[in-house]
Amino acid sequence: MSIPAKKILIADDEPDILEIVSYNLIMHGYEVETAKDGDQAIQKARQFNPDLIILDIMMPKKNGIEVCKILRSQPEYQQTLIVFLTALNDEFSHVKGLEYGADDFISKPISPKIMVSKVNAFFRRLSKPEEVKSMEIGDLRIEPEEYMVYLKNEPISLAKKEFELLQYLASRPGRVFLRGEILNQIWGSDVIVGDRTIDVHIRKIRQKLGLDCITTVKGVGYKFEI
Amino acid sequence: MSIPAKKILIADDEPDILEIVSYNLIMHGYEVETAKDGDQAIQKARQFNPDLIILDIMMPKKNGIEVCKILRSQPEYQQTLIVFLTALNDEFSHVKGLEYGADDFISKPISPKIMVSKVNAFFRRLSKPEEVKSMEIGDLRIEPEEYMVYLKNEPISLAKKEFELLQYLASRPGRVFLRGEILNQIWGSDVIVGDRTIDVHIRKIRQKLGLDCITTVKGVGYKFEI
DNA sequence: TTAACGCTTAACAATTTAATAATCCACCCT
DNA sequence: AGGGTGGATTATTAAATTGTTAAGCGTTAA
Repeated sequence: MSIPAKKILIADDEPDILEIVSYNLIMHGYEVETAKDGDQAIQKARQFNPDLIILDIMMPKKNGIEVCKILRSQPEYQQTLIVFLTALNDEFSHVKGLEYGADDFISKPISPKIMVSKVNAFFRRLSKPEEVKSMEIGDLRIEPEEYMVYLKNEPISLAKKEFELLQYLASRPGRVFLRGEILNQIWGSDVIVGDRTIDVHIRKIRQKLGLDCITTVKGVGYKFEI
Repeated sequence: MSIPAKKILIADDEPDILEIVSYNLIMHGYEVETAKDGDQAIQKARQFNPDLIILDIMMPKKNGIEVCKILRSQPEYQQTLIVFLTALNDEFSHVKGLEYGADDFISKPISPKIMVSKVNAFFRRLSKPEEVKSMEIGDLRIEPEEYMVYLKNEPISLAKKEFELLQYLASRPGRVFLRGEILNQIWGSDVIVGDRTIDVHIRKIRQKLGLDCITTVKGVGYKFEI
């Protein structure tokens, strides 16, 4: 394997959690450093140069948000992924975190398995700049940067969810996407919406495009094809 | 093939909670067993073989962590999802739970709605993308990803059951599949349908393909061959 | 603040698929 | 040839899934 291991810095004041989580991340091929308070987090970030920083909100010395604020103010950390560990429903931290440039949040309590799968997801997301590539299938052109679709060069504007759904389906023409896959991808695994929601968005897309490019596979899902 | 309902075992010493939660889970299509203490949880786990076990921490006989420890020590429960019900901010239980292999935690008090959405999320996260490989037998190509069949490159769309049946038979050309095997595989062992049902689907496949590729072996079953 | 928009849901219609029942046919047997 | 057996076919009914419309609600824009 020639790809260098991703480096993760994780800061939390609870030693047991640090140990369990870092153990699991290491087992999955990541390089991990730990910090037990805010000051240490900043110091280790500088010497370790991580790809991802996981910060607990509540920490001695400096809390996670302060750490984030300090790091983000420096150019070399503009691109670094920073995610927070927050208590469930801690609205205040979410708001503050976003304000200072958090990339995501992980709710406590957190299991190692979920942590690993989230971390995998972050890096997957990062390493896929293809999501912002424009696509062209037949008369249809999808421009992620504009959130716009062109049919025979006529612009058609879709709402956010509509656009994402179309883009997702069109990412692999011909292949059937299961309803569950769609929910996972477009709505996320922790949001619960009914099945009709997908239908309605599909309908809106069909309607706006006026083009029969989404096929229903009953009992399975939907697929895009020209 | 219809997916068998996921089985959930929930253990809590509070009868009201058991009832409300299990009611809601059942309403969402899960199969639920309940236990009111640690010993019963272990016993029911053995006879019920659940996909997910929800354990309250505080229970008579054996507490949730002990139950988890005992189950995890046996190979057949290595893969089972185990989550704990914990009081908010119960760090000690979290750490202990993680140590003994908990997959996640749900904080009390819990609303049925959140419980259901969490449970959905668990299973979604678990469900791995099924391995699908396309097959090609003579002029016939079966594309599981598209839920499509091509005959001399002409696309033919089959209904869900038809497709699954054809795919199953074609998975081993020449071999005879007994009616019982087919029922088990395509319909599942818990669904009861008559023998004629298979005939009818076979007929539909023959009809749509217009190709004599399914041979009847009287008194035995069917086989696929070109 | 109002207006517009996007997302979700509910209710019901429409469609597709699955299952059953009834009938027909081919084959085997004595 | 006649009866029995298992399978094929067709028509019919039932069930499941999706499509459609409209309404509610929260958010954003004007």
